[in-house]
Amino acid sequence: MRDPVRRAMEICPIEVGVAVAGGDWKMTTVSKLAPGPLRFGELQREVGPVSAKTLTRQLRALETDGVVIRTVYAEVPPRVTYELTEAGMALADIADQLGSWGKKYVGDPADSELRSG
Amino acid sequence: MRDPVRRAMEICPIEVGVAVAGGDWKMTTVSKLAPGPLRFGELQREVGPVSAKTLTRQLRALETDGVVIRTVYAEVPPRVTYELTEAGMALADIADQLGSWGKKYVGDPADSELRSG
DNA sequence: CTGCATCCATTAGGATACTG
DNA sequence: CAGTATCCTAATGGATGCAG
Repeated sequence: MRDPVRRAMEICPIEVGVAVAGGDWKMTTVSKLAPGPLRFGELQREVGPVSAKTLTRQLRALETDGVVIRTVYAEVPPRVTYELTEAGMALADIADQLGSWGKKYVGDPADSELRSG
Repeated sequence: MRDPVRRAMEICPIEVGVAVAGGDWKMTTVSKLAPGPLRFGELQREVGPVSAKTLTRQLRALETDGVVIRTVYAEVPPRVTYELTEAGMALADIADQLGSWGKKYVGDPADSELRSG
């Protein structure tokens, strides 16, 4: 388990979630993996303008935290797939709800009123 | 609207949510405000070991993004309260779900199995 | 009480070039 | 194809001290 997560455990469950799923691209990554396993390259294209380095690091963190499973196939050319654990699927639900919230936040015509009170 | 949010709008709704609600303490802050308005000091005690500076900045960002409303009372000693907008209340629901996820993530005895697949 | 100013250490994340 | 190595900048968040 990563240190930020361990520290968050001392504080509150919400911060645990933030420690695991916070940071750019993680929530989107988990959401994109919800329908099924994807290869690294596919995932990178789906997620958006994320650098390979950053996506790799986020995936490694998610793997360490038990959210995704990384599978390496001994083939040429190399193939690596990522899929969600059960915890990851539960997180994907929340990611999608955050997406719904974001969609409404951006697009709702009543937004100005919504945001001012 | 803050730049990170504007940038996220070009990408995907989930990243909009992350841009608005990501970062330490923001989700917890929103959750603590769900029952009703709180003063700055009350909020700081409720949220946890967050510095005044950081909490202030997060609250300003949340205010700019239309998630909380900041009210200053012309009194001595000064009194400032924070309360959620409608968008903030919707976000609080998601924060609580993330908290439930984190609680299960931390406490579920089947965690090791859950996290390994 | 609220919260700004300043300084500081750590981290996040992108760009580029390179490897098995 | 799926990364890793290196360098870089900007942002994050805490500590302390001061102010209205």
